[in-house]
Amino acid sequence: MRPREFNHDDVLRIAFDQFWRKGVRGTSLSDIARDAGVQRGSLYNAFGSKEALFLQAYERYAGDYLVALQKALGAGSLRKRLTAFFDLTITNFRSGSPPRGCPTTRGLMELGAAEGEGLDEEARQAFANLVSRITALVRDTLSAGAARGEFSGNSAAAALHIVTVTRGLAVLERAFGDEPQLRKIAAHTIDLVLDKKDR
Amino acid sequence: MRPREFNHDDVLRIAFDQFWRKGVRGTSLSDIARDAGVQRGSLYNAFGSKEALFLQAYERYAGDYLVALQKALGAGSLRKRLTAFFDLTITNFRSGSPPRGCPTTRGLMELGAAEGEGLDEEARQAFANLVSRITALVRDTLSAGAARGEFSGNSAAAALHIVTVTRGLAVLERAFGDEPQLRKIAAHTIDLVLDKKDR
DNA sequence: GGAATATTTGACACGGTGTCAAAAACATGT
DNA sequence: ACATGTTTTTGACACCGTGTCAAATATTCC
Repeated sequence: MRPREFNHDDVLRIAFDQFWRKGVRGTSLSDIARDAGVQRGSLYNAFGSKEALFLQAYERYAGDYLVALQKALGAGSLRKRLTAFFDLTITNFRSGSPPRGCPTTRGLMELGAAEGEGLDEEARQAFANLVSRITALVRDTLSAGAARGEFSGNSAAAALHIVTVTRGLAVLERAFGDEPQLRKIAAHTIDLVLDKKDR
Repeated sequence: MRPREFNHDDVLRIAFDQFWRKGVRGTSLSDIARDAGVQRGSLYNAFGSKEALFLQAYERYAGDYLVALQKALGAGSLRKRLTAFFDLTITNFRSGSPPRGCPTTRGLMELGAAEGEGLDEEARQAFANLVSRITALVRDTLSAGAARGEFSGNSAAAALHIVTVTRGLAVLERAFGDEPQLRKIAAHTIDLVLDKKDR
């Protein structure tokens, strides 16, 4: 066998970076190939299609992201955990390599991918999967908080609410790019869920 | 002058329909031209570019949508108004012409449009504009409700929260397509904002 | 060294965007 | 009625991106 002349993971990282910055439909395999110093055909040979390449890059990202969220949700009072959760979520919207005005939010990249006819059912499912897993993390955190008397209410409903807000924040970030306001909304959400009186 | 052989508004409606169903990047001007019985070149002559055509179609939609929202927010108790608001929002995700499995949610179409490098700054702004106007409508409704003693709290913050949730719902709809769950989240949000005790 | 195997490479077909000049259709003034 | 000017239509073109394919290439194993 002839060995690969490029590193599989390197390409995934480079590809994700491009997808993130320019959107899935906005980046061509030629772009990625150029950046990675690889021939375009090699990418097709190794990954099959742009869609498949995106899916692999996305899975990689989702895994890292979930680990980070788990860590954020794992220490301190319930309020601190939720605050850390929102912080990480909002930071993640823009964190990464490119400092330039990058138009695509990480948290919504999947939507750019899932625009085609229905071929990208897998992308939709991968995204749904990540949302489900995040929701489960938040739900467990709320349940644990409830057991310690820091929360009274429906953990499942509240978790879904919180995750919905984070997705909404991603959309607003995309539209306004106003991070301070996002943090206000996040704080307000925490207050609502934790039943703070002076809201 | 030679007169147009097609109706400007008809084309806008047909174009919006296609953009909605297949996403902005997923529909070609050839598709729209075929559907409208117009030559592709004529569209370029009349609108300039796909982006410009989308913007016009979107503005048209946004106007109609705002009117409908205003109506939904204008009658009954504050709870009824907010319920009608969420109902309309969720219904709008899928309402329209095509009954087939249409992958793109109306509420997020703009994101598909705003994926490019930065050329589509106008699309981003049009979307931000709609969000702002919706937020203002909700804020005013909450303020009016507060004046009647149906709500106590920060109207601006609550309105932003509510609109954030609707954007999040649009994302979830896209990912799961589970409408009953969306309605549950909406009801939960209303309860949170209106400070219902048994949540 | 030779065979088997996987990767690389370049060419190709196809479709979408956007541009352009020539042809066509109408309104107007004479 | 006819010529003129203006705008739309039409078809051709260049360019770029996706995806496929066969030939060339590099490596491992026997």
